[in-house]
Amino acid sequence: MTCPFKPRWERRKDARPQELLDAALDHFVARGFAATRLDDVAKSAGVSKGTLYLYFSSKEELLKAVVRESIVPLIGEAESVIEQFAGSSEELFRLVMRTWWDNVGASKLSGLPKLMTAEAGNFPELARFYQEEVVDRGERLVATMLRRGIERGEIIDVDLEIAPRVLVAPMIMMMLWKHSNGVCKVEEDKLPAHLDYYIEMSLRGILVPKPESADVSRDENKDQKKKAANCCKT
Amino acid sequence: MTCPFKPRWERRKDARPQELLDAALDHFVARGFAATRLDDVAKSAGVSKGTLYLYFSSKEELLKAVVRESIVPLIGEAESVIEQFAGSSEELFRLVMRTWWDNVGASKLSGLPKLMTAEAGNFPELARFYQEEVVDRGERLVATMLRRGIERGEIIDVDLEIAPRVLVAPMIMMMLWKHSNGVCKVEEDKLPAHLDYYIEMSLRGILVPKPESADVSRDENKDQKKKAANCCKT
Amino acid sequence: MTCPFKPRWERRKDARPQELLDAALDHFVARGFAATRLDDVAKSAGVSKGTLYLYFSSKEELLKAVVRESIVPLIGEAESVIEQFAGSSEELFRLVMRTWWDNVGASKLSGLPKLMTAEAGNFPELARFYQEEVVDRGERLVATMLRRGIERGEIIDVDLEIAPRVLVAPMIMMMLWKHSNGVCKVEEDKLPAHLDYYIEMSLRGILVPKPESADVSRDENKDQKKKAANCCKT
Amino acid sequence: MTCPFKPRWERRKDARPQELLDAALDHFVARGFAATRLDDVAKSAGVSKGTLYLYFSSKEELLKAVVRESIVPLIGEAESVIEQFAGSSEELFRLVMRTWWDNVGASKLSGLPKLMTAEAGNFPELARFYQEEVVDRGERLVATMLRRGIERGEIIDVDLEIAPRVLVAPMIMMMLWKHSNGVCKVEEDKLPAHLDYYIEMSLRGILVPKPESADVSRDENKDQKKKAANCCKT
DNA sequence: GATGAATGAGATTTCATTCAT
DNA sequence: CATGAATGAAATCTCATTCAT
Repeated sequence: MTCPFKPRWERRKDARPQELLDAALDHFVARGFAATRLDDVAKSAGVSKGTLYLYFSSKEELLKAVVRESIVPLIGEAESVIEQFAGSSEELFRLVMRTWWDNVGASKLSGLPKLMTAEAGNFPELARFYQEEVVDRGERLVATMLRRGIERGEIIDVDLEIAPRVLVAPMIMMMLWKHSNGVCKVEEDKLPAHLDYYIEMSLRGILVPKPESADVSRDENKDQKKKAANCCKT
Repeated sequence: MTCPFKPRWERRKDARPQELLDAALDHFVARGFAATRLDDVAKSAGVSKGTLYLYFSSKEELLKAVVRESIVPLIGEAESVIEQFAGSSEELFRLVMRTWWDNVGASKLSGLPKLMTAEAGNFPELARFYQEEVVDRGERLVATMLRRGIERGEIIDVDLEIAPRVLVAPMIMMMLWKHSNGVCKVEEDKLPAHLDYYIEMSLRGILVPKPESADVSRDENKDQKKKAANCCKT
Repeated sequence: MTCPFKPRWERRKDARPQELLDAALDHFVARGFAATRLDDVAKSAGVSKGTLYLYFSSKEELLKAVVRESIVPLIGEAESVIEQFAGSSEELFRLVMRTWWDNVGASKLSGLPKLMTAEAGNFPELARFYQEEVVDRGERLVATMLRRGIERGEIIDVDLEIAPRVLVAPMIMMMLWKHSNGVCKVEEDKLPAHLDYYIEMSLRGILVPKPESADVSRDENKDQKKKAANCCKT
Repeated sequence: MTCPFKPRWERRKDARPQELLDAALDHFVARGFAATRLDDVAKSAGVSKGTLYLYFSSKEELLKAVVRESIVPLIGEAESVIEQFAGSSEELFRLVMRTWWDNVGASKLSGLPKLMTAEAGNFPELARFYQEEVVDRGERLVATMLRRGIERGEIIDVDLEIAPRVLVAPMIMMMLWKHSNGVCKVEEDKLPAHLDYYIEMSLRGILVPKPESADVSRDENKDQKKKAANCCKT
């Protein structure tokens, strides 16, 4: 009770207020890590700057928490969609991409790619974490979908390392556009049209052409497989 | 006749600005605007901190100069390629995309998209400039190419506002990958393969399917295969 | 009951600004604006450099606040003295000038004229503010006093624009002397004698000569001389 | 002739260009010592910054030279005027004050008091020099004039230490006004009227009242009043 | 002699972090 | 638990001074 024996409160609350993370994500995405002031984050969350330190031991830890907590719900849903799906690859591709957009692209989580793009160089450890937990899992997910389509004869024989990245690129770009004020400013309400166009164009790029003559189709298919394989050996 | 002792400064005043811009671009791309220390930029350019201020009146002006000076050589070449070209849309698409990659994607200018993505929010005026002088011109360029193909009956009837963005997205992403250490770390030497794949997939997404017999189809197919293989050796 | 260990900061937020302004006035007067280091101001006030910025957003704002806050008590008292006074102009002049000296000249506010003289050129806006709120009001105050005396037939018909300035000049100079170390170094303890002499000489310069006989006039003259001599012994 | 034995030019030119001192005085007076940039001084003088250092080894030395070179012609003339004068004290006082104003107050040398007032605290050595060579000599000069008048029975028996300071104060203030933009902004063309008023008022403050009859005295008084009034219309 | 590009110490200003309350 | 005043390290920016030409 006397002064020198004052109890300190060192514990960190386990239930980190989602409000703090939300506010931090907003500011980090809008201004970048270095240009974000904790004062502003605190104000956005309606708390004092000191309170931030009750939950996060430093600005960097706050960033890590933002990224870690954000991705937990990111990937899981899409993975389970693929496992359970029974229809055609075309339908599956549409479903996965639209679900992803609805869950991620249309939410504030769409700011994550911009954040990681900008800060990867400054936080290698965090970048590695993000790559393993988000990027790699995302690519594997698309690869799984493609492999399933190839095995079912619905998708041409693409390189399963490269194709997912290229296929996913426009989706990522759409998220970047949302958060790059003024750089390729795409109106919010036009993004669904972009999504549609992107999906259809991508499907034309990977689907086995509809069965005019089955034989020809399959031959052509095999050739293409070889071609892609050659390219990838480079 | 000349003094044998090396003078402390041996570079000319007219060489300085570009050296400073080069160093600044490197640091801005690697760390972002706010996290870049002018001390480091100066050191990279082999001058003192104060010297930077002989050429650029503030850190922000340095950033603006970096962006402005970088884009001058960016767009012009591609525009003239399209104007002068006489061949098929397929060949033109390949030529434009490869030229772009060789001139921009493979150079340090490939860092610009990352820089602008990260800093657009903090420098709206600069962002607008970049959009008008780079993004809009780039999109117009691709739209011109598509319109030409549509008129020649070689390219399907795509939306000339949306398609360019989606088509260009993977190219932009490839540049971002180059500079996002650890986020979707694509090995430098695999990028050409990605470029090949991206080009072929995109072509399948926009070209009018060849209405010919299977034989012809196979011939054309073989050609393409060879060409792609060659490209990968680049 | 209270903690026996002294807390690192024991002053309240509401006491701080005035302490900072006091310290700042001292340094600004002693060294001028540009030569004053905020480090030193902070140290004089017993706080860290950063604390200054909690209360004043820049060095210039600090200067403005110093001037603005200093003059509030400057003029008011003298104005009310004049309004309420019922005696002769001679007595009023003595009263006003002595009150002014006691309240301003003898306090640290006496540094203001030096500060404004030195910095007016660099801060035109502040200079205008000072002129309107201090100089003009001061001159009007003296003009009011003179007009009253003229109307009562006690003061000769002086120009009410020029006379106040000339009359007040020695008072201002006395304040400048106090703060101009080494330039016309007048010992602090001699200033009252200067004040006496200044008042009597000024009165001789503006009062209507007593309409008595020449002899009496000379007697009165002698008395005044003695008085001045007495004052100087103060 | 070889590199290590390069002759250096260490000498300082004795004939220090008056242009440099003029430019420096202007800037020092306008902005103060610390806020004056040597770049600007050099530019005003039409030379490069480096050239300044051929003549003055540092900014402080430049200031000292400005002050030292400025005062040489300041005092001498007035001293010789007093020695040679044969007329009344009243005429002498008028002559000295007007000569001083014409030679100093109306020239750019009028900036010196402001400069020294502002910088005395930062350059004690220079301040002492200025006091001894300018202030003290000036006060002695006025004291000599007063003593002469007292001995001739024309001036009342004033304190010869205090009176000169008070008498000279308005003259100094007029110089300060000229260079304190916005603080007691007196229009340049009104200064002669101030000078007239100051001289007449001061004379009334120190002259032995004319030993004539009361009537005559009042007449003379009226004349003086008119004169002052006339002067003010100038 | 004169130049002006270059320097680097030192100033202002910002802001993550601490800690008494 | 929460606060916010205080801190001080580190950044940007300035400018007196130097020196090869």
